[in-house]
Amino acid sequence: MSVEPWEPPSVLLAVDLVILTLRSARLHVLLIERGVEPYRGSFALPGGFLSHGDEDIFVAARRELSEEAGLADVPHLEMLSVYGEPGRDPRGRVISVAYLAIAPRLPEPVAGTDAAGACWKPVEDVLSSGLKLAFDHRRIIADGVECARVKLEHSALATAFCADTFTISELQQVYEAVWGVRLDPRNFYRKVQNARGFIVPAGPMRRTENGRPARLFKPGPLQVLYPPMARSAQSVSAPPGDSTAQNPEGGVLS
Amino acid sequence: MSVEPWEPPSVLLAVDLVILTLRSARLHVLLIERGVEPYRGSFALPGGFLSHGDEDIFVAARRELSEEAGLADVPHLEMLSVYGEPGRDPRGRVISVAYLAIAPRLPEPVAGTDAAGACWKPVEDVLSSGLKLAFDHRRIIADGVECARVKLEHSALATAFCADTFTISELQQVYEAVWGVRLDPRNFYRKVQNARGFIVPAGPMRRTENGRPARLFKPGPLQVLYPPMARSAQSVSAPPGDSTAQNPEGGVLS
DNA sequence: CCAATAGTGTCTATCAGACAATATTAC
DNA sequence: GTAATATTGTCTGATAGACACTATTGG
Repeated sequence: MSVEPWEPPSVLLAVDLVILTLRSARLHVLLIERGVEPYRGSFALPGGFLSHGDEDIFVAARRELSEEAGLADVPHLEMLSVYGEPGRDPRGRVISVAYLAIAPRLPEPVAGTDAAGACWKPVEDVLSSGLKLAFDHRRIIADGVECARVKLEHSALATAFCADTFTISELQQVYEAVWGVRLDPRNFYRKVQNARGFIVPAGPMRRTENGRPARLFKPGPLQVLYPPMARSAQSVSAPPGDSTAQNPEGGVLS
Repeated sequence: MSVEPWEPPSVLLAVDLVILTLRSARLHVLLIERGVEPYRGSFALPGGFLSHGDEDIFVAARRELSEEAGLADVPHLEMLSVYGEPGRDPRGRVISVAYLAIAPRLPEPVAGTDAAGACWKPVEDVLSSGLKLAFDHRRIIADGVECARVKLEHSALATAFCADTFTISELQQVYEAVWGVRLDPRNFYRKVQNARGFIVPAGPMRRTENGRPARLFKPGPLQVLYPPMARSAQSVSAPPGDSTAQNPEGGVLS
């Protein structure tokens, strides 16, 4: 036993952002090409260290969202998990708090600001391909995507992917893209309508594109879907890169 | 703009444990009466700082589980969330990673080891009463309990509350205690049996207590319950202290 | 007219909850 | 026998998914 007063070790605290959006009916994540070591040339999640010792973590997440991604505001931002494995950052002991952000569809490729090399990448490509990713960011992205998939079932998160107003088929595209399945439009229509409070009509306006104009809706007050939107069924074409066991655990049966 | 090289701020990293178990058919959490400042005399979650700068967080959680709670092993230990609000610890900027642990029923009140003042407290009392809790630990406990409630629906977590083998009615008591509801034993019996792989028979043994002896079961390979155990129905007495929005977000309807 | 999408109605297998009935122990 | 719990069976209302059908636009 040492008699010297023991000092607890200190660590560096970082924030990383998994920002998801829909582009061309596919799920995308915002990545930044690193211009400095370590991992220069690799892609990484937007993020960084606390700006000062008193900065709140959530505030830091919003700051990075603005600085690195050029997004002043997003409809959804929540803590995802923490990554603190000792060897994950060659610069030292860095604990990273990951946040999941959802951006509405089709925000333009981001420009100006600090977000120079920022670009949207299809999640499918990022998770499956050999695209070089810095640190443990592939794992963080996988966790973020799985979190979004689960939350789509039980919460009104899907509306965060949509613009202020949206049609039911646009909402369906969110589910189809994030889950990687095809859903029956008629049953989907009935289901979201029966979850009263999930979406509410947004004015008598309609919109046109190809067929009969659709009613417009906006998010309602309902945040928790009960019963949930069942993700089980009609997988028309098994999408590649769907290996998303979020826990180090066993199989799914039924 | 300063030309001096900027140094990111460093923080102290702590681990806190929400250890839940069942005692007398009620949900309990393990608390420790603090003997030192700050918050001397208040109850707090077992936990502490990293022992050294290279310690893995999960390893630290297991170390604290052993040192402070006297539990060498638990059937379930997973990260819960992170708490890093600047003012949460008067000693400085402390980031705490909270873990949720589930202990099997009736581990004796813990003794020896470091776990001197450790004791099991009913969660209901802890969350509702004026029991003095250190730091933001009441909030952490509430988040942990809510996490357990949700996980009981969709995963095989309930078996972690039970001994190596258990009867179906013991498993039912877990659900009833954690959710604060009464369930129909006959429908519960059918439901867990139909979720094949959730629990499997453990030998032809039986056990006795009051009525007809019950079959013994042990946890099966199934980890994800689909369909989930619906928590909706027969709430006998609404359990207090259920305000657990871990993010600054909206309400629950339906 | 046709193509395409929006929206409604209907059928059926399945399931959750209510609850009767039977089985097996202790007393 | 009674009391108590375990286990099985049955009924009924609700629901998810399949899918026919109508509505409304553009061309």
